[in-house]
Amino acid sequence: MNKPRPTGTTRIQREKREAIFEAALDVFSENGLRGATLDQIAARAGLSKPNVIYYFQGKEAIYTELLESLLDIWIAPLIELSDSDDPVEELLTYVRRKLDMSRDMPRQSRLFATEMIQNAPHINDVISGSLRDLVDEKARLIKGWMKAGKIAKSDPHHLIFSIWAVTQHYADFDVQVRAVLDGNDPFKTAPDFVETLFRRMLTP
Amino acid sequence: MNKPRPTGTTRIQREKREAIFEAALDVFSENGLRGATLDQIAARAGLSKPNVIYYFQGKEAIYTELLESLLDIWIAPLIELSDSDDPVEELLTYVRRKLDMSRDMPRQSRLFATEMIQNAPHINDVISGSLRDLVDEKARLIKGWMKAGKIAKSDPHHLIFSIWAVTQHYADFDVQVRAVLDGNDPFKTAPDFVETLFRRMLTP
DNA sequence: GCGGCACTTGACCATTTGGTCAAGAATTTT
DNA sequence: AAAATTCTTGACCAAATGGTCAAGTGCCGC
Repeated sequence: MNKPRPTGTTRIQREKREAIFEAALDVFSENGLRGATLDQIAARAGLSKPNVIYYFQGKEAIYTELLESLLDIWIAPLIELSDSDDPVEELLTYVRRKLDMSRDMPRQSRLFATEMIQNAPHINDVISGSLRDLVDEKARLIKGWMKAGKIAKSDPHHLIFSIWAVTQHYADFDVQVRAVLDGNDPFKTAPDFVETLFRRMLTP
Repeated sequence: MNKPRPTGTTRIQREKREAIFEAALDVFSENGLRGATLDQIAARAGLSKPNVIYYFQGKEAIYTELLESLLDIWIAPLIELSDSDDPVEELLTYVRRKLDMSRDMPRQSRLFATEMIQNAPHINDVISGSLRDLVDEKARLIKGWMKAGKIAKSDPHHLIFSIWAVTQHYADFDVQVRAVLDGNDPFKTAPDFVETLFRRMLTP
């Protein structure tokens, strides 16, 4: 076998692997792992099928590496949620950032959504490991704000779920949203609504 | 060709088609149309592959007929949303019903979610046709309540989206929700939270 | 500018998959 | 109970698909 060693990463390797990731994000986010084919990925990346296999172990390897490389970016906004004098604004900033991500990274949102719907077999350990720890930590932070009377009381975990749900809905269900809104850009009116929703929920 | 005529539907035809639908709901909701195989469906239905093809034109036909047969049930709660002396309670009843559906029909929720993520190629006409009309009608109803000062003002379309998002999240992202909640049953605590969220949003 | 190494791919292969078909097994009709 | 019809499936097929491999092509340091 003639695989590139992990040590010496050449320019071409970086470029081609990036092109494959980009193409794979397109294809996997639309069809899931099983529904996607190497030919599709190769075609969109502008490479031959054997060439794709030259850079990755196989289809599944592309998928798992892609998922992992996107995870950090995906949960970054939650990591940045931190203590603040104005918890309502701190949380609303998180909400806004998540909504921005739905607008700017819909493929990533759909990729994770598909993985979740299929019971997250490839990131199960992350979800019930570091992600759960992260959410627990932030839930404690939020709980503290509630006990200090700085925001209205509710279940912090479900609060986080609802933020995820509402914001990601605009990426994952984009077709439906646009069809119902009859061509009006959802992201013109969504920020106001979402801010109102969570401001009313959070203001003590 | 030897297909059953649409006229005389026999007992066996009803039973077997039902078994195939049931199996297909399992398989399609987990893998989407492309990711599912006839063998999987046949196996779960306890039939041979040719026997499955005997009752349906093919894989795609099972999928589209299944989608269509579920659409009515899926939007029924929204249809039932109607004028009321207490619009807040009327809307909260809708929210509760949607949450119940996520608990009791997660496969249907995931099936539609997967179809949406993949740009809804099979129900595009419905979404931008009768569904849009239905949502528009209900949005006008809600708008009326707002103008009458019976509920707080906001964008009715986005209000409906947020109800869909929050409630369906518990079906579509079930693994994640359960992982984060560390085994605690989401549907024990979700109803309270969701009711609080939308009560605060709606109460004038 | 040349030797070695990284990169590329046409041809090929095994498996999976959607679907067919003819012949036989059940069931219903008469 | 015989005839007619519906139902069932083992064997099969063509296309799609994940992946291999040997033979090249081209890039890069010397």
